[in-house]
Amino acid sequence: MNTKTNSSYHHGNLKEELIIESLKMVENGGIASITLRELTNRLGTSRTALYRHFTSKEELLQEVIQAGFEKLDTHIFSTLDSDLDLNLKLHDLGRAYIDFAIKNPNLYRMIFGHELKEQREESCDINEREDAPGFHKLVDIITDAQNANILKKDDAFMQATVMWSMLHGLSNLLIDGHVHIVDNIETLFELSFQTLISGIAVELSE
Amino acid sequence: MNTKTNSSYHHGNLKEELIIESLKMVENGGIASITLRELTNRLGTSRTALYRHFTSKEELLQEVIQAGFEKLDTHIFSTLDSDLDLNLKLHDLGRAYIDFAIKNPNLYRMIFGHELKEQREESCDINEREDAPGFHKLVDIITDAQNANILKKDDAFMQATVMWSMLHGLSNLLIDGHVHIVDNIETLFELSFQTLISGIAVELSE
DNA sequence: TATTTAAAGTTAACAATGTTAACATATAAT
DNA sequence: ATTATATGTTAACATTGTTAACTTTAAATA
Repeated sequence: MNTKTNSSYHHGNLKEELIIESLKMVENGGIASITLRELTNRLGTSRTALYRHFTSKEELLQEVIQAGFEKLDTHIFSTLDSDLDLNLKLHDLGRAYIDFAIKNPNLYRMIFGHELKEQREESCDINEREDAPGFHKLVDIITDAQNANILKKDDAFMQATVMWSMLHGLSNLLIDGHVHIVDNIETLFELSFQTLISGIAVELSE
Repeated sequence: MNTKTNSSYHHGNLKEELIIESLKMVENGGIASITLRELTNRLGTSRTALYRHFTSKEELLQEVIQAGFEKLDTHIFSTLDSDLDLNLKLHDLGRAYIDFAIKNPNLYRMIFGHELKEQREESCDINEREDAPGFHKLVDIITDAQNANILKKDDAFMQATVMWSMLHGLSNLLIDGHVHIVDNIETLFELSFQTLISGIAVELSE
């Protein structure tokens, strides 16, 4: 039933499994559904065994968030065809981002949520903050596109932020039910993306 | 100290003051800082008096969210100069939106957050969901701009969603510390807005 | 006006949650 | 083989939202 090894006392791999099981719980029921009792019951340990691996629930959840970011990163970039036209590459990247949010709304909310940020706020250097791991990859792609004369030679960092901003906003509106989730998510995304590109692409009239 | 009337037993205005005090508490310390004990202590009543006016904490917070939406609506539209050029009007509207989020991050997070949505999800008709109260006003302005030949005659609803999406995304990235809050918020907003306009404005070359 | 009824508030107790202290057991080191 | 360290358990706490039973004021009615 649980993943506990047969040597009954020591679990062997508790820390990692706590994170994995937490991930499952977030995905199913959202961050609020993670209670230490339910979590440790699932792994067949006592509630307080957790405190040998994390100083608090908070610290566990930070690592879950970390794992969630990695899932997002993998989802976006692993299937990205590197031979693609840079324009299409940006398009597919954006589409993959939205897809991830729609397929994993609870996880998406958790990794970008603010519930656990109060503590981090102070302990984190304000100057290394773009914490979506793929952000710098996005900046790179945009820089490439600038060099290929597809995008305007503006601040690539800013352009990436504008794109991320659009993706993040659309994701949130969709998964939080603020816009109709009719079957025109496609259309909505395409309009958003074309709007973005119109704004940062080189002007055709030249 | 508290706003209780002199007739010691009945408060007189408890329901409304619970909402007002809750608003203050969110703004200061975020939604998690609202505990029924702290809240009712501040008003000088017993904890359970609250249950004569709300069936649960959840229901109270729903009304706080409602009040928060109204504050946002007021902030955005009350100062909007109706004589402005429609392009500038959209610009100022967007700027006011971002300003609200930056000045009231905790409130903004609460009204657009998902923590209290699980229950609402079912009890709410999926077809009347654009719950930012100003959304329809935005659609109207955009429709006007289409008729004035400033914006492309596309689906105004979609264009409004794209704009909102950009504003919502940028707001969230800023208040959750995902992008540097250096002093170039101005620049970032201007680039975002120009990008948006480039995408939905009528093409100049024609 | 006197009495009844309903609204609004209080007190005491509960269950659920994260956390800590004191103790127990298995593995690693000497 | 013994000691030390890492890991796990049990029992108890404080904090939270909530409910039940009771009290007090205001409103309605006779």
